[in-house]
Amino acid sequence: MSDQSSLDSLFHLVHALKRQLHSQADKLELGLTPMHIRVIKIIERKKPCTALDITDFLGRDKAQVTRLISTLIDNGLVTKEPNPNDKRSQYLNTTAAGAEIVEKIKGIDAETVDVMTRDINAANLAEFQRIAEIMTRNLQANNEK
Amino acid sequence: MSDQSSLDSLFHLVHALKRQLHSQADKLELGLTPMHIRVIKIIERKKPCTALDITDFLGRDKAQVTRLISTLIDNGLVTKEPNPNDKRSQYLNTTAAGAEIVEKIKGIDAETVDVMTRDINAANLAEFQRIAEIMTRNLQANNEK
DNA sequence: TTTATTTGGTTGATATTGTCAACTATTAAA
DNA sequence: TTTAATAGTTGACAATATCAACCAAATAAA
Repeated sequence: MSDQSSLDSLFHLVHALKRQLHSQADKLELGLTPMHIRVIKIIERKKPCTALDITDFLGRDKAQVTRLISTLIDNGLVTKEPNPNDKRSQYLNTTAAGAEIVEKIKGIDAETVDVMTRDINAANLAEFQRIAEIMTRNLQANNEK
Repeated sequence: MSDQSSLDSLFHLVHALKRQLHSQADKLELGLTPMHIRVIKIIERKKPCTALDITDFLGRDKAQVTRLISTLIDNGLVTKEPNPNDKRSQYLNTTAAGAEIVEKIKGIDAETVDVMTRDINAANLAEFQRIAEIMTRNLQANNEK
């Protein structure tokens, strides 16, 4: 299979999704970017959470993650405490304000998924997700060699 | 449907794809970025092509497209001639060197699609593409209101 | 037809995302 | 115990993206 149009479809989806995330972030009116939102969600989900957990989940550079975390801390949404198991590392937690915002984000996320998956039934959506995951693995395997 | 994991799957795919495109661009060793590659492909495909055709297809800001085109011209891959139908506009064409590079790109693209869609049969891939297009339309409709 | 508006494109400024390299401090391995 | 690996930070910078202001040409409205 070497059909250019499958790539184009995906590019268009990526771009539409990016815009959606950006307008989601604007809706919060907190000066947060889509990546900040992803990070605070991860912290809330797996707290206590280290910076490494985030770089692993996102597959991003540590430098970027450090900076994202530090703005969340500056905004009083996240705290950083010593990690008792490793003095190089810190545990990240959401503050009360942060947790509140994550709740709001969950609502907005659900809206996005609702909008995006309108007229797509659960079976098709599951299939889409399954294929997306295979593609991701295929690309990752290729990038690593 | 309000499943966070469908978004995460898509984010991961986006990121893996971005890296793939970047390494594709590096492989060409021409100092071109993934977006330059997308633009020259569009020009080759629908030449003669105006800047507006490109902004429409990509859904990007005119400013970005202007700059992408101008580096392609600086690199001798694309030419700009007056558009006989509209003096505000110019026709873009690939040069011989540009056309050659587009051929090379086609080969590399085909590889990417091959890698990405490994172990995914044609029917599943078509289904994936169909759903991606529905999602894109859903998001675009939402962004416009 | 003259004015007003829209359109195609350019330029400047700036935000977001992302990576690389160099570095510190701590931990683990030889 | 010297060495190497790991967690995180900082600086520099590339790639992508948008907004606003602007020019010149084209279209619509008066």
